[in-house]
Amino acid sequence: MNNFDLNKYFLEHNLKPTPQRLTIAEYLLNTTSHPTAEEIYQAVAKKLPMPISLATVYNSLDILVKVGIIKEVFTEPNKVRYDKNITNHHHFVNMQTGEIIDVEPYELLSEQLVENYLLKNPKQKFKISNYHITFYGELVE
Amino acid sequence: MNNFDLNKYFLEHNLKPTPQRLTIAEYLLNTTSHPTAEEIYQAVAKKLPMPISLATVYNSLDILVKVGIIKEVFTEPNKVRYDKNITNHHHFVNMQTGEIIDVEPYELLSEQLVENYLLKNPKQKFKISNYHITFYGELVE
DNA sequence: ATATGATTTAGAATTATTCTAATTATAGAA
DNA sequence: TTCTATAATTAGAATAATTCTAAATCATAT
Repeated sequence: MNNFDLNKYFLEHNLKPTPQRLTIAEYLLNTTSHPTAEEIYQAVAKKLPMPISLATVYNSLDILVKVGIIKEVFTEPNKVRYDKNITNHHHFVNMQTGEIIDVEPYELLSEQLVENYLLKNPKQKFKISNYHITFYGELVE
Repeated sequence: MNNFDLNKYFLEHNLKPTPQRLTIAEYLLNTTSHPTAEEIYQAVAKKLPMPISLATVYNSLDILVKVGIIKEVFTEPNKVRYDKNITNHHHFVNMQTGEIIDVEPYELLSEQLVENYLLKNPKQKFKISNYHITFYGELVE
């Protein structure tokens, strides 16, 4: 998704495409990492001609999550990370570096998985709307 | 696991079985909920004859996690919860109430799941040591 | 030009957690 | 037992991430 699309996307979702919001969204859409609000603040502050405040970063991120252009990721204690990948997917956490890598979902398995949990827990009937897998491990060459 | 076992367990793991630690561990082992440190602090303060400080709760929880008698759960932003269930298992988050319910693992599926991710991501070779699934949804009767 | 409402801002407040340095408790040696 | 070394606990300060507040600024429609 490039800058032009972004502008359009904002308007379609009744969000004012302010420089701050656009720059934050653009930054997220152009990284494969999963930055924290603080990291986004640092990066975006360098790009913008005007100063930006942390509060704006938090506000903007909340809005972008709400309209569904980004997602929050919880893999560590007391740290929220943001993810441009809004497709249904999962995460691998490299326990040596802390790096978080997107992993593709496997739809066939998804169905089995959800059905299995429904069967396995007959006392409580879950209506599962989505799920997220966090894998922990290390990378080997 | 009852109180007597707990005492023994502590000694076996070279942990002094202090009243604070025992009460914290006992509280966790007797709940099916997934309390925060603050909730544990409140509950344990009522049970103990002497005062207890929050720092002790945090210290004790860290130690209990380290020796493997409890686990940390990250399902919400900026909140760590603790779980007595140290068997490999997953969580269902009731999106209406915030309640967290343990769900059993399904070992056959586990193998498939891990293998699938290895296949699906050929560029980076993961060595997966464990994984955790968070289901989101609601309970229906 | 101007009013209205939305957005952004700096900084204060809040929440969860960790740190610090002093005090207290515990287990083993005398 | 009493003593001693070490470990555990404490209150409160410090820190980190986030949210709140109220004022200032901006964009847009009149």
